[in-house]
Amino acid sequence: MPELPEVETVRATLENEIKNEVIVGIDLYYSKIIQNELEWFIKAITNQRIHRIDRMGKYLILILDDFAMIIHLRMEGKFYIKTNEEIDKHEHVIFHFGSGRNLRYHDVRKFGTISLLDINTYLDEYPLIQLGREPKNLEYHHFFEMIKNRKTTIKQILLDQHIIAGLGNIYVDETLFLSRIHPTRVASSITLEDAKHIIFSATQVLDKATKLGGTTIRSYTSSLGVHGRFQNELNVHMKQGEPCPVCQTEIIKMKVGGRGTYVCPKCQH
DNA sequence: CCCGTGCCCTGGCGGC
DNA sequence: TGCCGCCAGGGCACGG
Repeated sequence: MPELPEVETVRATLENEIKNEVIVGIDLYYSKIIQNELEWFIKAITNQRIHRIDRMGKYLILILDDFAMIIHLRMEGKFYIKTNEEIDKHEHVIFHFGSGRNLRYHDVRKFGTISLLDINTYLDEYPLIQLGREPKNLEYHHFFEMIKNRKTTIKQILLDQHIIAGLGNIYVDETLFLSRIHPTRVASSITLEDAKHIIFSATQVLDKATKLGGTTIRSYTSSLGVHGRFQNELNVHMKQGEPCPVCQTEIIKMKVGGRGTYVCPKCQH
């Protein structure tokens, strides 16, 4: 599942590959991906130039002449750049460029979303308006204030993009391992010092994973042919039955808030 | 406001 | 071998 490091890797590659391309046409094979009214979307996007690719949390943002295209890859969304190759059954949206190349949105689960918003107001509209800050920009006192009365688990808090943006299932597990905090801890039991450790660890994990091009595992292979290397750095995620790298205790897998969760039962409290 | 549940989807896997 | 049923999971709608 693409989280902040994987989305950032896609952003950087797209910036390199499709900046200044002009969208001259679009083919829709599964139109539920598009959140706007379809006729309007097709008309609006035609002849728009791609000026820049931004990212906020797990959202990709294509900056066009008059619009911002907001893309969420959800579980398995990925992009490919092709020319005349056959259409794959999982390619749902194809943007044709003036150069003859095309950008293809590929998504086995069909969970991803694409929406087109006015370039002048997109930051003040759904979905970006309600997005929390990324760990590196989130002051830990502020984080502490947001969660100190919450009755849900710390894992669910860290997955909540309204509170903190960019973490998904993999990096939450890794963040909590580094913080030595158990994922089932009730948020209201997190101390100011714990909050400081969590924000620090989350920042470290995301920075390191981004430098390595993200994590490439079975459930999220790669986009644009880019393979990440952070899977070699994972401490607990997908490591059930293996020894904890700190204390050698066996890593266990459990369910927290319906999510598969990996934890060292000795290190994390 | 807060929290839990179900939904969207389909490839892959366990069970028989 | 083949089929069935279930699971994964980000984010939202909905109900209590």
